Amino acid sequence: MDYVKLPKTKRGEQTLKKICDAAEELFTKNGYYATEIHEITQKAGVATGTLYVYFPDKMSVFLHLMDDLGHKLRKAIRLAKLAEPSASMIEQERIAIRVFFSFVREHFGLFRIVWQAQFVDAEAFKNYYERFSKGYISEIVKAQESGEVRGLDPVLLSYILMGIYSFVALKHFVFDESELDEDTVEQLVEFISHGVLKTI
Amino acid sequence: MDYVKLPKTKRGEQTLKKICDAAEELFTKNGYYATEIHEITQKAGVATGTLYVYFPDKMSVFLHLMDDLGHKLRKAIRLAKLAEPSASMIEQERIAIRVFFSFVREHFGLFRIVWQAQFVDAEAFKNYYERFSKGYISEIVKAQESGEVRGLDPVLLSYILMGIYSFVALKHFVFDESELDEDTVEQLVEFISHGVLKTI
DNA sequence: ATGAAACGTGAATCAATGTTCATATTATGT
DNA sequence: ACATAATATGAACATTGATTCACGTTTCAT
Repeated sequence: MDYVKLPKTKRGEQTLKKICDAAEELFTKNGYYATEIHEITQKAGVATGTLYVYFPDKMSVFLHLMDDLGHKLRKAIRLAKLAEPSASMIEQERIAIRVFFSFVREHFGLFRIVWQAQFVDAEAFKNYYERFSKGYISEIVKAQESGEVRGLDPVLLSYILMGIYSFVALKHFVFDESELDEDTVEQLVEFISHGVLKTI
Repeated sequence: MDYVKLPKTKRGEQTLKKICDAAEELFTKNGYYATEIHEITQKAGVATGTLYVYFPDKMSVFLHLMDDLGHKLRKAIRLAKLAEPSASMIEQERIAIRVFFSFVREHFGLFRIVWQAQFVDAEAFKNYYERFSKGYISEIVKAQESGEVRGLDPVLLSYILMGIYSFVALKHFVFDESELDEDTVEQLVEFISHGVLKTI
């Protein structure tokens, strides 16, 4: 679980950060396999061997970034939801959508990194989504107990929601490089709330 | 657009098929980069150089498979829908869901192949989904004109639906290696129709 | 039947790249 | 200030794996 050897000095911290920033940028742009260690260290402004002071190998750099990004995203969503603890499930979901998309706008390489992971480390890939799913499920169950949400299978619903957000983000941030406006968030919330059919 | 040099004899056709089958299996299991030309030809029972009779390089094998699979999937869905031309949009969607999941069960490497493509050929990756999206949009617009479906943005809705199906398939066929039963299809249709909220 | 085109071969080539390591420099606690 | 640990270096190494190619074999139209 510890892909990285943490530095013990200020200088080391800065160096590690430079390496991680460079790696994120390059993995994001070119993917895991097309990114060379030499490129990462060059962009970071350090020598090739320096990377191996902190990471045992290339794959660990990748897995560390994935871990880190998933962690930060979950934390951001958790904090935003805590700020509005009494909101209904659908209101909490609106909050999560906003945080998710604003996070992804800044780190849109997250997707690309995560989806490439299925070939770098299939277990890590699965864990990434299962961890998100677990968090969702407990909220869904709560909302079902309170009578807000209908009795759909929570596991299924968690993957439905992750799928929606992932693909909408793919369209906006990867394919179109466009912004995701408030109207889109509104439509997402409406779809999740009431589906596609016109209410009679 | 032509990644493959088509054979002109019966023997050639068989050889190409053997190569494609082997490649699909290996790309599916191990991904693009971890699959060696040598492995593909060995599994196909031909010499290394034979692959280069049909493909200019490794990437072309990959892109050809992706093209082919996407083509077959769209065709399968199209045919299934045509068999029930008068059905409502939501009934047509139920049909598409069934066909999609049964296709994916057989070729579940499709996902993995397609998602890896974003690093092999970003344009091909985008085209893959945009082509599906286009098909959806015309149906959505029709269903909106007939008053069946509410006025959500068709582009957004097409990506929402693709996201749902992709992630549910990911969960079932890649993570759990479980079947996808009729009840799940029913819940998907219900969610797409009416969303998560309890109707009052 | 026959020759030209199509197909098949697999060892050799050659470029690419992750990783190591002996050595140098810098930081930190006492 | 000194010793020790931590950090940094980058040329050299070792491996890997896609691609080539000169030479056989098979197919098929005439």
